Amino acid sequence: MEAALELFARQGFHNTSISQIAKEAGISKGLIYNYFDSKDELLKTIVTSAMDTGDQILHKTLDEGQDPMENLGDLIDQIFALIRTNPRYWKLMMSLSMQEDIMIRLKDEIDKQQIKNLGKIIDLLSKAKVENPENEAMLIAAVADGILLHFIHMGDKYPLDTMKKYVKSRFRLHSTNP
Amino acid sequence: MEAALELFARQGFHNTSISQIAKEAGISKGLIYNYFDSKDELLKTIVTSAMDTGDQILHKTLDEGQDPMENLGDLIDQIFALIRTNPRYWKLMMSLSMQEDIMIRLKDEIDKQQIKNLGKIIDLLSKAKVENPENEAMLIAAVADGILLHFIHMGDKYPLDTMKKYVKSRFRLHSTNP
Amino acid sequence: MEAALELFARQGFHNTSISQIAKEAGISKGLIYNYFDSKDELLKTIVTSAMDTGDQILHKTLDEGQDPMENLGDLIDQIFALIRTNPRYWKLMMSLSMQEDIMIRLKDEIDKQQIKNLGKIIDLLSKAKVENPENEAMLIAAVADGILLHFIHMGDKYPLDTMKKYVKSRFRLHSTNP
Amino acid sequence: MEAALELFARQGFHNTSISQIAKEAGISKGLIYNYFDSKDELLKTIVTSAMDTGDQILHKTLDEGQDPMENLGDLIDQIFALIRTNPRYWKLMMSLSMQEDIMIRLKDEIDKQQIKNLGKIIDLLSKAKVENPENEAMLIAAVADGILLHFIHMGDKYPLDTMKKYVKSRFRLHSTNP
DNA sequence: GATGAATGAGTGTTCATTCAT
DNA sequence: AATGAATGAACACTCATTCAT
Repeated sequence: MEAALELFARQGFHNTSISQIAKEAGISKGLIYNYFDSKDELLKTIVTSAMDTGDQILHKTLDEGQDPMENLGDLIDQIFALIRTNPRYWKLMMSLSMQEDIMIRLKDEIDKQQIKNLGKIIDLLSKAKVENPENEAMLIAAVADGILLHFIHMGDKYPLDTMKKYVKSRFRLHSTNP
Repeated sequence: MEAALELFARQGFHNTSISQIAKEAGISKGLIYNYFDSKDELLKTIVTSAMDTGDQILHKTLDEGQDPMENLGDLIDQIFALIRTNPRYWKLMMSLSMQEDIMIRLKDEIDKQQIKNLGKIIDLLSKAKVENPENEAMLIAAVADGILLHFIHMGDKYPLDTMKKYVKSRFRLHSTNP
Repeated sequence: MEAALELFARQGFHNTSISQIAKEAGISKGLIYNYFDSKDELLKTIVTSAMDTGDQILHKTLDEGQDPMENLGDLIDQIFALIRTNPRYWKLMMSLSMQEDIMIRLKDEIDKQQIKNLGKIIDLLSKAKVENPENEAMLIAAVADGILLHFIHMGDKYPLDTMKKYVKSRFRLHSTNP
Repeated sequence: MEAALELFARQGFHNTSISQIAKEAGISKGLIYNYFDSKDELLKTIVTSAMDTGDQILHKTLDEGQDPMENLGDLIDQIFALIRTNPRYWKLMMSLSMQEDIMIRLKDEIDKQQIKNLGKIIDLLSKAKVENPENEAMLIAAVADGILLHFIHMGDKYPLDTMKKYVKSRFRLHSTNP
């Protein structure tokens, strides 16, 4: 799964062969099929397992009875941390999200998660009495995904930390751990 | 080119076969090779020709001695118009930008254009004496790309016009043609 | 036919396309099919017409009531002259003679000619009371084809004239025009 | 390799498809590519491996301090034996030697071998104080290749043994194993 | 658990041939 | 007479998948 994630992210799903994955992982082609029924299932497993991990991390720190804007600041922190931690996964997700044929099989789960995240932000913004919480939430989501996109594209040349600070100041967000 | 753009955007480049393109276009496989030397060249022609068109439209209305923030407002309008006009092209561009092997051949041209666009925004923000024009420009670019991403993903369910108005009010931008 | 002969000889029949021939001849692909029903028929026409020409030249000077060994000497001269005059044609013939699928359609005519030529040589040798005229004739034919082969292979680097003289002295042949 | 040699010799390289080879060999197309990177590489392997075999056989019996004309007689014997043993290979070689595009990749190795063989004959003829050893050597080479050509063309109808004996008597050659 | 030889459907591409103009 | 756009079968090659070992 490590090797496959690496290669899928770098070369795309359709442009990565099982042989390459086997070589990268240092095992035989056949062995892959002992663990995954197909290349598709391998992809699905990678995506869902990474999604679960992200989900857990994201929602761990948010359940407290805190100031909603601080909560939102923490959420932004978590998102940036996730991006920085596992850029290959996000690159893969972005790449996959463009391919309808692949997404059909994963779309539901991914959509569910995105709606959940957006709902969470709307909720926090409402509690903080922000005007137009839906629009503001979609704007924040767009900013996050836009920055993710640029970071994926440019790699370490992108000033991720600077942008994080700038976004937080621009949207008046403060986190618990500054 | 129409058929290829449609399919590349929907299914990805590597996952679209020449046969499919020919069928979609209602011609034979062989005929495609009368016009394009290879699948790669077909892609390149699609991308560069669409890029040129976009480039022309984008920079047409910006050369006047106007208020810079109005200019920026117009630029945002143009970007949203482009997105709405040719969503398939933008979907393809997004998809391609994830695939390193493809991008190598196109990267330079695309990068050049993006840098030019970002430079234009920084320029306008500087003239308008906005603080941190670089950061603000990158934020605006992230917002634009994030919205594009969500629009691509959701299609007509995405409230593109609402978001355009919200972004412009949020970033205090006014356009010539309101 | 000129262009086709040139290209067939240089690149082989199967490796030469109708497009190439048309370009070399400075005409359109379609026009070729006004004159020849197929690529195969074009080949056949080239081969048989060149064969006829060679046949006429070869048997023109042999019908006189001369000394048979002088006749044979003249024949050898003619053969060497033919080789030198149209090496591309001979290269093509050699190349074709290796390909059974092509030869099936031409084999009969070519075989007929070769048998006729061999018969002529046997006839002359018999008249000259040479021992083993059949074997000697086949040896002479082998020498001629062997030299042709080497000339084709090496081109002008091959000492064709020197070999002609050497062969004639070695086989005690004298020609009318020394 | 067996199947490919058979078909290449019979039909020519360009006119033999991988599918045909696979069918002839009783395996699948794909499997061929487990062993050879390309059709070209398959050809190259066939040619060079057969060339090596021939080379070994040819030069095995010649290193002794024998009468040079007997050595030459033995060499002729070996050549005829090789021709008889593997006619398909020689047919292929002849066919290939006509195709410039193919030969470019193999020419050097084949030329090297031919020059080596010719040099060997010149050497032996010089030692035997034959006049014009270069011309005589080229004549012998032409005879050998001419006979090979006819044998290839006619197959078992060609009186190979008779010709061998005739050539040897005609060129005053005697071998160790008569 | 682990291998890799083997398969065959599918890919991008070529090319002889046709035909409306 | 002459063109070249159009076709489709065939080609070299790839790759997900299977399975005997």
